[in-house]
Amino acid sequence: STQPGLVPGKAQVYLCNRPLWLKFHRHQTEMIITKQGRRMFPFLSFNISGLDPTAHYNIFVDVILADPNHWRFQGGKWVPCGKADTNVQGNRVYMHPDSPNTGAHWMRQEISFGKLKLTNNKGASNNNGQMVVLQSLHKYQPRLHVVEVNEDGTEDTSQPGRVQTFTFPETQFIAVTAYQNTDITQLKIDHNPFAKGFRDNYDTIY
Amino acid sequence: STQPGLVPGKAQVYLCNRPLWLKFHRHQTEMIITKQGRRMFPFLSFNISGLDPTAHYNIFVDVILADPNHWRFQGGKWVPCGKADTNVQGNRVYMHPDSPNTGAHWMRQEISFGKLKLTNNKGASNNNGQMVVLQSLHKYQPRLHVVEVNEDGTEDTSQPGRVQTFTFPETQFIAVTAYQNTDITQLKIDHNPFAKGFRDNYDTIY
DNA sequence: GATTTTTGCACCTAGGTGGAAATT
DNA sequence: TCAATTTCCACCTAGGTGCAAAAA
Repeated sequence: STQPGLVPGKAQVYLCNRPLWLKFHRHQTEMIITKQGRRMFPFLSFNISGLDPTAHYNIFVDVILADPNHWRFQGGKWVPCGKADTNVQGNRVYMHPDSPNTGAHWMRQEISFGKLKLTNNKGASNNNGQMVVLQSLHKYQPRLHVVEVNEDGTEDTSQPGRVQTFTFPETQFIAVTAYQNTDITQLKIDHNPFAKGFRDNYDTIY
Repeated sequence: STQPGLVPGKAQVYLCNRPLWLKFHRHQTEMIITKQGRRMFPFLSFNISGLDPTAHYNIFVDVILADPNHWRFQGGKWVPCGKADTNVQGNRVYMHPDSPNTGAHWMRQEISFGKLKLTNNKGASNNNGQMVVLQSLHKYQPRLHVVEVNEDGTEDTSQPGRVQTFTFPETQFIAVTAYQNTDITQLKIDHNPFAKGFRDNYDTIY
């Protein structure tokens, strides 16, 4: 914790698959939302350093509105179209399943949110907190939160500086019920192993 | 916690799939062990009551030798055959992945050990504690342990009565690298969904 | 009519079965 | 030769994809 250049108590976070996120971001990332919940692809995954190895932390992701607009895909482009629906509804927080845990645990390996699911079903908030409820055709920004907690896992809000929030603009996305931009569809097919069956050259290379 | 007939501080544990365990037990249950690890079938699953909802507990299974014999299947029967190999080696404890957690959590739903794996690979002890290392042709007895812990998850051995152990004789089994008793094989095929392909009437009923 | 959402589907990934043959 | 173990396999379960048609 006394490495040169590091502020004590200040965590460093790196987005693991940033090059892939950037490929999508160039075309305006879209994420499918469904009633039963759909995983993100790419999914959020981080490396973290600068924690106190013996302290305890909760680590979670939330998803907030990235701008005040309702969006529509028209003429091959995303264009703002009226105000965002800001009626608050449903859970938008996903606690990492390893929480709470020690700084040593969180720094040992990649912190991956591959099982986080996005839904448009407002009644899905109770599903073990595995679902984040979003509205279609709105733009969202995921955030990572690192919260130092007491040894019993409870939060101590009286002490300042125990909550750190990290935002990666390249992870912004528009929630959709069906892909709009065919460039995005092709990137999903090319990189998501579960979509391998849709690759043009599938029979050529396997 | 003031239900009639219940001793305060004393947990009650029920084996969930006891009728199935008994079907196997009548024929002397066998469990396959492999290098990469094999799940148990049936697997251990419990309902628990009588915990303090707000106290914290670790819940884990261990597997101990059920008798001092080496066993062999001869003439259609299991017969003792020399002494058990008692050289201590490898991990025989499987902590439930939800540990540590509150009494309320443990009592809310079935506590299932479906992902516990059995292996004969002594070097497999380090695999995230997911593997229990056993010796082939020895008879074993799984046990359930409920340990009240401090709020930070550490054990307090100075206080008595914070460890409770439960043993269900119908869950005894002999570890094997290949099934010996065809009655056991047939019970596995009939009841394990992953073995459905081996059912005689598979094409008739699907 | 046009847009958005839902449903059923073929096609994958990922991994748990016992059988049979090969190995020890 | 015999007993025990390992390896490879076809066949499942379980569930994550985008597509196309249907529904809203």
